This record gives sequence, structure tokens and C-alpha cells, in this order.
Amino acid sequence: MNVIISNTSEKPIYQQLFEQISSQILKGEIKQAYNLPPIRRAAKELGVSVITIKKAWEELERQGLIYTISGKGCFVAELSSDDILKIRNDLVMKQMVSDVAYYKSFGLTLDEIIEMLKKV
Amino acid sequence: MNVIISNTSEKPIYQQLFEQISSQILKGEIKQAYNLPPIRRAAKELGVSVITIKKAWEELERQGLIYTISGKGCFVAELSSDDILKIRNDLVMKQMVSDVAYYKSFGLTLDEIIEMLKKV
Amino acid sequence: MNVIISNTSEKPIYQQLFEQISSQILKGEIKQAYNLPPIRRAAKELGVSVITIKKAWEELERQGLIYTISGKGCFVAELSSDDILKIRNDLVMKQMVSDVAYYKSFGLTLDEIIEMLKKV
Amino acid sequence: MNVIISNTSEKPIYQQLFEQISSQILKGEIKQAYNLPPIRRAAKELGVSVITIKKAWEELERQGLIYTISGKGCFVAELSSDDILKIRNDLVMKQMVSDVAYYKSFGLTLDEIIEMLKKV
DNA sequence: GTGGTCTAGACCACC
DNA sequence: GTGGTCTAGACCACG
Repeated sequence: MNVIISNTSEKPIYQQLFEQISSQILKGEIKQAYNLPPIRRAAKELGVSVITIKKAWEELERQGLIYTISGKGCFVAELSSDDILKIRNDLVMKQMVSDVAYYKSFGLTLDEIIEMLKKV
Repeated sequence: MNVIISNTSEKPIYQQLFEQISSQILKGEIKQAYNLPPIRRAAKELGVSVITIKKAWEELERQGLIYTISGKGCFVAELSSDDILKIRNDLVMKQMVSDVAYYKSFGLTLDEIIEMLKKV
Repeated sequence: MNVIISNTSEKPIYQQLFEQISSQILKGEIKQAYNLPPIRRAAKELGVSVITIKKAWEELERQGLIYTISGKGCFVAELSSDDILKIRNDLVMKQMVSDVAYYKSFGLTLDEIIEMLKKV
Repeated sequence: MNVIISNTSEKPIYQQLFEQISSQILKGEIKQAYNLPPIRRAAKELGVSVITIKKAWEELERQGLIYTISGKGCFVAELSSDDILKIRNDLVMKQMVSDVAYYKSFGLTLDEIIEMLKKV
């Protein structure tokens, strides 16, 4: 559990959790079939409510990144390279669509957007 | 006032207003020194609350895109090309920084990000 | 809001809510664009927690049956006949698959299953 | 003991056990008066808790499918064809009633249900 | 007024 | 011990 929570961020906590854990799983930083800490312990460690953890975990499960065995715990799913690519693209592309729409609303062309991206 | 408001969008209305008006000003689609409609009329036209308009206008003023003359109304600022470029870059870059951070959190390189961007 | 909640049912309350409301929407018993009662009022009326209502509503939204405008309320989605058929089939078939597997585990053939179904 | 346990299934393990053993008995795959393995051995073989086995066995006994002789063990009941039919129908019909109620809640007729069943 | 989020504390089923 | 569900009550953003 290597997660940083910002209480001042505009993003809800469960969203921050989802983003960080999902990226860690997709990058292979969390081993497959690894047992995530019990939600109540995770909640205590991170200083948030159990329900907040639960909400993040549910989204992870919905994306196929973890699976839950009631009474046993939560485990990182075993993913093929294809699975990983697909899920990662889903998550990233969904965000990119709205990001690019925003950039283009200022009259920027794709090339201009790319030029600016390189300067970030 | 050429603005489209989406009630179903996840973005708050005042932000939709700010984004559309600011981009129009920066693209030169709204003439400099042009008098924006009084907030009450704008509210009526767009079918939104006066408070919402006020919030959007305030944000525009904060960015230096419009200025208010008490008792006269709100006017589009007179901006040099340099001013325009600067403000546009400010707005876009601010967003890009957090967007790119998100993409990179999945282990994507700049080149991969650009490749995906082209497919949006 | 025409819903019956069973506290003794094995099904969680939010699931009962989802099933009853979704079937009512799909049968056209709740008008399109109809404003569902505010979640806090619904919670009071039904004698359950706001969070329970929220969980059910979220699943309805995920299925495309309702949409939420923050600060405004929750509305029944406008669905074409095709949409309705698709969503209904999704929901029913998902259940049928596991039901039929159960029946067949007793050695019943499809014909026998159908014969018994007629006697229910 | 020819049983497959799925840890990821939503069904509790004791119920998976009950369903599989009961169907095997009803299909005649387990001989009448056959001595079921002692719960401790069964637990070891299947890698589950003794409590879980006990719960499943109890349910089997409640259905009249097995009987226990203190100090001797558990035996498969001697069932006439009629007994078998009756118990099987009890188990299946009990499930079907709630299944059909669910299907019908979406406005499906019996014929439509049967049509969909054939496509499963 | 609306929904969005969060908390603390509780009971249950399963293992 | 684990997760699954539920409650009551709270604060915030938006309009």
C-alpha cells in the first residue's frame, strides 16, 4: 500500500485511490494474486473511512484489476499483457478525449497541442 | 453571447461558461472593448441563475480577459497578441500539467502519449 | 416511487431497489425525463439510508437508465425501443445463465426445464 | 468426493458443496448407503474448513439426502425413484419460482421467457 | 434546494 | 479473522 492522499485535491479520495492503485497494478508494481490489505486495515493506515476504501476497490473490481473473495480478502487479478494494454488504454483514452476537446476549444491544432505537450 | 450549456455535463455550468467565453475572446471572436450583456440579461438568455453568471464573469476578470466599470458593465479587455498568447498558454498549460501527470502515472512515455493523442 | 422493501430478503436493499426501479423504467411505468424524488426524500419515504438509495441509483445510472445532474436531481433517461430491449436482455440474460446452469446441474434437459417452468 | 470448489464464485462454498453433492446423489452418481468421508477428511481433501463441510452436510441431511449414525458417519439415504423426483423438484421449483418472478418483473411473458431460455 | 462525499460505528455471513 | 451491508449525521459545491 503505497498511496498518497491529498485532502485538498479537487478529486475525491476514492478516485485518488483508484488512480494510484490501478496504475500500480497496470505497471506491474503490485504482484498478481497479491493479497491487498484488509479494507479495514487499509482504512486505518490511510486514515480514511472503510466505505471510501470500498468505493475505490469496487471500481478496481469493475475494471477487472482485482477480485474479491468474501471472507478471504481482495486479490490482484492475473492479467495478460493484452489485458493490461486494453485496460490502460480504456482508462487513458477516456480521459484524453475530454482533455483534447478542451485544448481544441482554444483553437489549438493537434500539432500545436503536441508542441505544447513536449514543453510540459 | 454564443454559448452552449450542457446540463448533463459533469462540468459545472459556470465553468462551461468561463471556458467558452474565454476561448472566444482569445480567438478574437469577441471584439475588444465589447460590452458583455448585463448579468441579469445574460442569465435570462441562457436560462441560468444570476449567481452562475457572476461566478463565470469573476473568473474571466481574474484572468484579465474582461474588466468591470461600476455602473457601466463588463468589457472585453484590450489584449495584445502577446497577452493573448500568454493567457492562453497559462490556461492550457495549467491543465496539461495535471493531464500529463495522469498519463505518465500509467508508465506512458511522452512519445506513447503523443501517439495515443493522435488517435483520439 | 412505488417500491416494496423486504428487510428479511436475502437480497441487499440496494439490489431490491435497483431491480424494481429498473423494471419499472423498462416497462415504461416511469415516464422519460421524469424527475425522481430527491435521494434524501426517497430515503426518508422508504425508511432507508441515503447511501443505500445512492448505491441503487448509481447502478441505474451505470446501466443508462437514469442520469444525474448534480444540484438538480435524477432523471429517467430517454430510451429508444432498441435501448430498452438491449438493457432488458442484458439484465435478464445475465441472470438466466446462472439459473440454467443450476437447473442443468440436476441433470435436467432444456425440455424438462421448460416443462417445469410452465408449471411454476 | 468429486467436487469442484470455486473460491471466486459469488456462492458461498458450503452451498457449492451442497449443490454438487445433492445433484450427484439425485442423479444416482453416488451409491445409496455409501459412506461419505468423515468431515475432517473431507475438509482436508477439499482444502476447506470443517465448519464449511458441516454446514453443507447439515443441509443435505435436512433435505433427507443423507443420514447420520453417531460414531459411524454419514450415509447416502436410500431413495425410491419417487423420493428422488420429489426432492429434485422441491429444490428446482423453489429456485424457479423466484427466478420466474424476476423475469416477469420485466414484463416478460412465459413464452418470451422460454424463447430467451433457449438462447442461453 | 439539490447531489457528492466522507465519517464512525454497527450487525451480519462466511471461513 | 475477512468482506457485505446499513445507519445517522455531517460538510461541501452548485444553482
